[in-house]
Amino acid sequence: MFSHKLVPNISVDCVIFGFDFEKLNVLLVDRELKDEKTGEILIKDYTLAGYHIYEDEELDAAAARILKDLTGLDNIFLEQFASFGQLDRVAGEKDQLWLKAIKKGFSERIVTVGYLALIDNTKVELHLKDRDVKWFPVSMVEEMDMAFDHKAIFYKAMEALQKKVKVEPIAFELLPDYFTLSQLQKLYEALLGASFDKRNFRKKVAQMHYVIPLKKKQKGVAHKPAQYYLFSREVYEKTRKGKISFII
Amino acid sequence: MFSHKLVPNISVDCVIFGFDFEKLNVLLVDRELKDEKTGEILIKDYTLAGYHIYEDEELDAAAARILKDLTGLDNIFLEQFASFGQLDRVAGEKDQLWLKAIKKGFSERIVTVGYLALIDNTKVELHLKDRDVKWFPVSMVEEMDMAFDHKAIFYKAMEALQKKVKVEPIAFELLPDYFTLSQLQKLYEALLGASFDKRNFRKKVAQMHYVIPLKKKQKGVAHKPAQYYLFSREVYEKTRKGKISFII
DNA sequence: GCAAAAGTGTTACCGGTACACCCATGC
DNA sequence: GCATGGGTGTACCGGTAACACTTTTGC
Repeated sequence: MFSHKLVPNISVDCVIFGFDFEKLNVLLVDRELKDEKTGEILIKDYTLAGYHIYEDEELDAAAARILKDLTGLDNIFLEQFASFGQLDRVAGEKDQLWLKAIKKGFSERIVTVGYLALIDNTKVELHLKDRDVKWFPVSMVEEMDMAFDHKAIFYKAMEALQKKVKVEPIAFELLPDYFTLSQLQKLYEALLGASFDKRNFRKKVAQMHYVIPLKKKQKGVAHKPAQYYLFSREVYEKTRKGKISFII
Repeated sequence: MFSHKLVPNISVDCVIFGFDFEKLNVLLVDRELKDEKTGEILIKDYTLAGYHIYEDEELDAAAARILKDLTGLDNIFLEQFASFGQLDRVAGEKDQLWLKAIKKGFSERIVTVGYLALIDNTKVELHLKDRDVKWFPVSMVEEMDMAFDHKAIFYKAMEALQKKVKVEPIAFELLPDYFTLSQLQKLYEALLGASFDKRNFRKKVAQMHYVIPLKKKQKGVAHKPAQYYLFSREVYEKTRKGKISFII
């Protein structure tokens, strides 16, 4: 399908978010380099999920490919949020060592297109075992050692996500098809780093006619079982408010 | 300063907006190609302001350079809004002809980073004379013939601008340092394609403590002279509302 | 029966919206 | 003095914010 000739100076990087009903997580890939002879560990840190694009591959397709490779998942929310081309983004000592070691002949000036991916955590757990890829709470990223400018890319992604979630119904991408209102509330709280009043939150949701209650209820929980809800994109598109205003 | 070696497959394109107190305009560059012998016009259309980046040039710097070349202006609001890498974005018949004619050896797969530029129209008029560059009302773009995927880029820029203006005080970038409230209102109306009630608009602005009335008044107008106002970014940064909420 | 989370209503306040007339200036 | 846009106040409504108790289930 692809030419399998990589573009040496253009890549995509995916910042993949997941929600475990408690906190927001990000999927990171181990990067490890050992000395060929001594076995000494030269590099041990984390990277975002990313790779160069193929010559005859669309940007979006490249991001989807990377996501599929890593998680086995298709049809994921995936959206460009920014591009990064700082001259020194690949200039770190470790990063230079790495680029030399992998011997792919990549350029020293690589522009990368950042993608935001939102995935339903419950769907992906199985696929990850034994891969050098793991979920980390977003709060932990600060103290982690990361490759290239991936920490900066991550922060930009967080920012973009927080902006977007206030204004578009993308939070649902992080939840399973059926979810409870408490889960939805916890998700918004995790995303925005705020906390909301339960009753007011529910009143607000009640006005979103595209969040639809189901007959189904929770089972096997040691408390009053919660009602399940469903997000209908179709209803959303039809009823989205055309309100034109500004809040600055 | 620069290596003057261009990166053959990475460019930036600036969508430059201006406001003439009546409507929103965009700055476009003439593209014309004549047959060397017959003088026949082979291509005649418009492009965004864009060019390839230099090998040792930051993306932001490249955008600023292009803007400076075209308008003579420095210190302009300039922000990335999206990147474009469709395989066929340079594949049009005219575009291929053009690329061949200019003989720069650019790649057939060019990824371009789109920048939004907002400029104060009153400052730029002088610099443009006799250049192959002109303001066009944004409403006119639809029916114009544009190079590459520049029409699509323009629409994305419009979208990004409209989203951003609702939520950040960037409209002021399109106005002179001193402006009247009617000018500000006209601008918001032009940007959002809506119309607002004058009194309500003014009440809203009155709550923005970073829009500060000056002693100065209009002069020489055939009606009650308007008060001038000033946008203070400093006050904005200090008083920006930390309100955490969402409207979807 | 107790622990744990689900679910529910009222009041007070504030911001948004709708709406019409007088004012200062140039010509 | 007239044409032109500048500038102002009030009443109603709807949305947001604050707040506490009852319900259903598993163990």
